[in-house]
Amino acid sequence: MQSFTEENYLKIIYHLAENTGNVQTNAIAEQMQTKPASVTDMIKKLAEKGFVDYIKYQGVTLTEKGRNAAIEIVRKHRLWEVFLVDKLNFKWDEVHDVAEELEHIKSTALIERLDEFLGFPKSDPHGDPIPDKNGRFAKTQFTKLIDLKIGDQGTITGVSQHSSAFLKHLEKLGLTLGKQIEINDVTDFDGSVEILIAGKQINISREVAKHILTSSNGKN
Amino acid sequence: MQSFTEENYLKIIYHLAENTGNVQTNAIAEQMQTKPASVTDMIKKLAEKGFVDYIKYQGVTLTEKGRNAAIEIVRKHRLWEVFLVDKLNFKWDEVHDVAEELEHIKSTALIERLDEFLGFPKSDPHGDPIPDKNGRFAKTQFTKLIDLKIGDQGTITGVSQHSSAFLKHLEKLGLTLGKQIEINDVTDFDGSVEILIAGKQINISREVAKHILTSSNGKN
DNA sequence: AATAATTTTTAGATTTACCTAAAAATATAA
DNA sequence: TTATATTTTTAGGTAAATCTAAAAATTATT
Repeated sequence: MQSFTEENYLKIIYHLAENTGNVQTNAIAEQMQTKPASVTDMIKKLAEKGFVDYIKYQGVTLTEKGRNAAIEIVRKHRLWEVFLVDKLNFKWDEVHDVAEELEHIKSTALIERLDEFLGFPKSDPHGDPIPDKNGRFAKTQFTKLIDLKIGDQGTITGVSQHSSAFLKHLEKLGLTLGKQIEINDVTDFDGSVEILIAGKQINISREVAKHILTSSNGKN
Repeated sequence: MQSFTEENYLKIIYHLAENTGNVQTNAIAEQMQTKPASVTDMIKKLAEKGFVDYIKYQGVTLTEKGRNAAIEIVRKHRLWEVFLVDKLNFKWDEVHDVAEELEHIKSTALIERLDEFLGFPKSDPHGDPIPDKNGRFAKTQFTKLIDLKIGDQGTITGVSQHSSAFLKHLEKLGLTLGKQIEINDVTDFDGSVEILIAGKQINISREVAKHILTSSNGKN
């Protein structure tokens, strides 16, 4: 199969392609914490192996084969996160780095049995959907908290940032998955948002609001 | 810390040193499925890093630091094997290769919580002792089945060979951990052993008998 | 003890993933 | 539309772990 490094490239290209279409060399370099020249080398290799389509100076897109490989890695990553939180009592801000390693263990039997052991979970501790063994998963519908209007209600269903610092901050504010919130006000001065959560009113920065995903129930 | 490959060298040197004292280049090469020249290179590196004592042409021994590192890897390997068998319903002949990968995941928190989740097991599915988090474990007392005398009774407590083929064979013969056996006869012709197990008499080859470990209760 | 056989090491290459520095292509601005 | 800035690629090189072939040291044999 693919090497550890190739797998990381595929995963990162996959995530970058979720947002933009064509994925650029510099964007990959930044995510991989490496230099653009190294990315060019690796892209050529991945293209030769049929994982990506590549036109010089135009960036890359995943092939069917590349996307399948990437989704398999995402599936492993998210299942291991569930294991760490549900079975080993890790907090949601502690699992990312360990899952980054576990996702590269190569055994189909292992991941299928892990899936079963966990009860075939549909989403991970951050609310991200877990692909099934055929790579299928529901495209999650969400509205960023920052895009809700005054008076809107919603439930927190995910986050778009997995850093420990961010997640710990949310935890402290009580902004965890499943919580009901309502938008009370948006501050003109700094764009911060006043929300009502568990009967209490709190203020969150625009930066935080951008990375909280909700399923909005629409107007109050 | 150490690389994946360095860890494998340390583990193999540790296991080879259990039997013999000084570990030889060729022996390591065979276990690592590599060439002696490559082993010499790696040994020099491990010596520089303080994991082994090395005198040219004389083989290597682990330093305190090297032994501790090796024991930590063995601990991880055996805990993961318990996880695979106890929680994911793997058979004892299916776990070795996956555990070879899992043992290299670098997270102290992970392994400590896994240990707790499994109930601090003292031995793995093959009967090998699991070092605790301080690297301590009871030196197991055992007698090889081949060394038992006619009339001796014993309990199967381990195996000294982890290949899937060997373990499947034992499974088929009913020779699993915890089973009581008694030596009925030893065949002059080929050294095969007649044993009584679960009321039935079976014949096992000398080669099989060499790799079954027992706690003998002495004479009948 | 000299010769033969074995084991181990050295020397010089190879591969993978990375690097820096400079050149080439593309995009942006005057 | 030429000049400037940005992005991407090429060229040449490095470190880790491996290799083959040949040399050196050790061990075994006669």
